[in-house]
Amino acid sequence: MKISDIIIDYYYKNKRELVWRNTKNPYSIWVSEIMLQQTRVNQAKDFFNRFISCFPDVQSLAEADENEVLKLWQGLGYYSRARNMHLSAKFIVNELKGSFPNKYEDLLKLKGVGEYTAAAIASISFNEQIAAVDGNVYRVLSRLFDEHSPIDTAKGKKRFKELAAYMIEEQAPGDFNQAMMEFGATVCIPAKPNCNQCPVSTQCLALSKGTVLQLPSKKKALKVKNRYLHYLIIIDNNNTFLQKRKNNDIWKGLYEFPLIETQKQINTQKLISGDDFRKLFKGKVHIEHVSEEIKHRLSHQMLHIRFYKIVAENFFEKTAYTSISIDEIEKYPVPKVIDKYIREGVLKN
DNA sequence: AATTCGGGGAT
DNA sequence: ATCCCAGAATT
Repeated sequence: MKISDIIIDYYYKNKRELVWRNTKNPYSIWVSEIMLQQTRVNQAKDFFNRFISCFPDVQSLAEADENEVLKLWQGLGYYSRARNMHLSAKFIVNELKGSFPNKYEDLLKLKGVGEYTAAAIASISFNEQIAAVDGNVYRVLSRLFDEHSPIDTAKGKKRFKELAAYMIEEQAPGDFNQAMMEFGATVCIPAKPNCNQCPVSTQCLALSKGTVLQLPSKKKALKVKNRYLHYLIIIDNNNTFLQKRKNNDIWKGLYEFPLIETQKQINTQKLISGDDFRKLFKGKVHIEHVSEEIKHRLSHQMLHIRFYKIVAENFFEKTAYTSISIDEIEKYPVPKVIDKYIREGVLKN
């Protein structure tokens, strides 16, 4: 029996029940695949259900307001996924007259859809024979074939794409792709792989050579930068101030309180005597409360965040920010760390 | 080719 | 603490 047949067979017998596996509707598959980019199945589940019930088809998504879309994405991370999906939905409705792209090459043209996602949608929804190679598949293939090409280089990626194309099953490409990923997510996992219950362990070259835990191989390690964010929660009767993040930086499109960012750790005295702070206020400023420093870790950044609750009497640069009523803040998409802080009740007292 | 985009869970 | 996740876009 071929390895691919065994893995597909194992998939049919052991697969998890996931709602997006009950459909081949390309819109639903698209939403699920975008959400699952760099995101675990368990984290995406609830977001998928909420998103689909709010935007059941590509038309409803195309007609939505961007803030609405981002609000549904709030907490899931990588917000460009939501913005690009919104753009692509409008493209499909307005330029393609609502007909969803139905092959790999056309799916690739959608913003936010790369080689992996195009292959996943094409194979699952349209039965196209093309391998979807994600992080799970890199790991499975590298171990099965004891292939040490680094997965974070163009050459290595090409090598694994070849291996996957070699293995893919003609009759059920969507099932093959999902079977490989499911296998990588549940059996051939990074640490402590379940080689004892693996249905293809006897054919796994890495297992026989003892290299399982060294694979997949990677070239570079990521380094983390420190950033120091000071958020000013301005209390102006029942209002406060927000701004929308616009630069190509974290959280683009989301809202935040007026921000002062510093290069180093800095205490409150130093902050309020600095230029960035003083140009926002005139005269003496009363700070009601300063939060502890909150450490919020992203993939490439360690954020050190402090919130300052300030009564607005002397707040000067009001026009640079959006004034909103405190009650309506929950309508705005905000970063997880800000949402969490708000929920602790700072604005209510 | 290298960097950047979140957040959560496992180890 | 470190890794890595059904990756893609930008530089």
